[in-house]
Amino acid sequence: MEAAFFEQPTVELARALLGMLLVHRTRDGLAAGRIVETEAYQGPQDEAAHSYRGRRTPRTEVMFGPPGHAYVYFVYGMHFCCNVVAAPAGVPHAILVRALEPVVGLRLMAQRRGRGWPLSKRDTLRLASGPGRLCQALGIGRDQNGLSLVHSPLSLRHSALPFTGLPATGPRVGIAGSGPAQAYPWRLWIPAHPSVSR
DNA sequence: ATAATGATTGGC
DNA sequence: CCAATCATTATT
Repeated sequence: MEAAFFEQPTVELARALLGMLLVHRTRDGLAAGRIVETEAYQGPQDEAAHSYRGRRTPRTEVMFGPPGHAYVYFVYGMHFCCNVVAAPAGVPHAILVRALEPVVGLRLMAQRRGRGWPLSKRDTLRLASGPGRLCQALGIGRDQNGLSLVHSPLSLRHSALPFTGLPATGPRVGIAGSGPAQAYPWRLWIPAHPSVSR
C-alpha cells in the first residue's frame, strides 16, 4: 500500500477501497475483512460531514491531516466508526468504511462481537456488516484514531480477490437534515454482497 | 455549566 | 418501532 494511492479524488478512492482488505493486528491476534461498502464525506461543502464549513475541532483534527490515516470516532454513546482520511492535507475529506466481509480471524471477530462459535455461514458474513459492528469485530476504538493505514497495526492491503465490477451507488445512510447532501450518491457497495449493511 | 444530538445497533 | 448511552459540540 503506497501513500500515493490515497491521493486520488475522494469518491474514486471510496470506489477503489471496495474489495481491499482492512487488517488489524493486536495482542489478541489478526483480524481482517474485505471492504464491501463505503461512504464518502467531502469536507466543507458537504453538510453531512463532521467537517462541514471547515469545522475543525479536536475530534475532526485528523481529517485535516494527510490522507491515508484512520479517523475513528465514537457515536451514540456506544459505537465506533472507522474512516479513511482522503484528500490533501488541509482538505478534510474522509471515507467511512461501512461493511466488511470477514476473511481472517473469524473466531476472534465472533468473540469480540459477543457471539458464540461456530456460527452459520450467514451469521459469519454479518459479523462486520455495519460501521459499528466492523469496529467491534476488528477491535478498532479510540487508540486507533490517527494511525497510518500504510505503516501501523491497522492497515489497508490490496486483496487477492479485488472487486473489478461496477459498484452500486446511492444516498448515504443515517445522515440527518434535509439539504441537498441527503441525495448525493456517495454510498458505494458491491452489488448483492451478503455482508453489506442494512 | 448545561443541553442537544448523533456517519448505530439490537431488541420488542 | 424505540431505547440504550455518553462524548462532542454549540450555546449560555
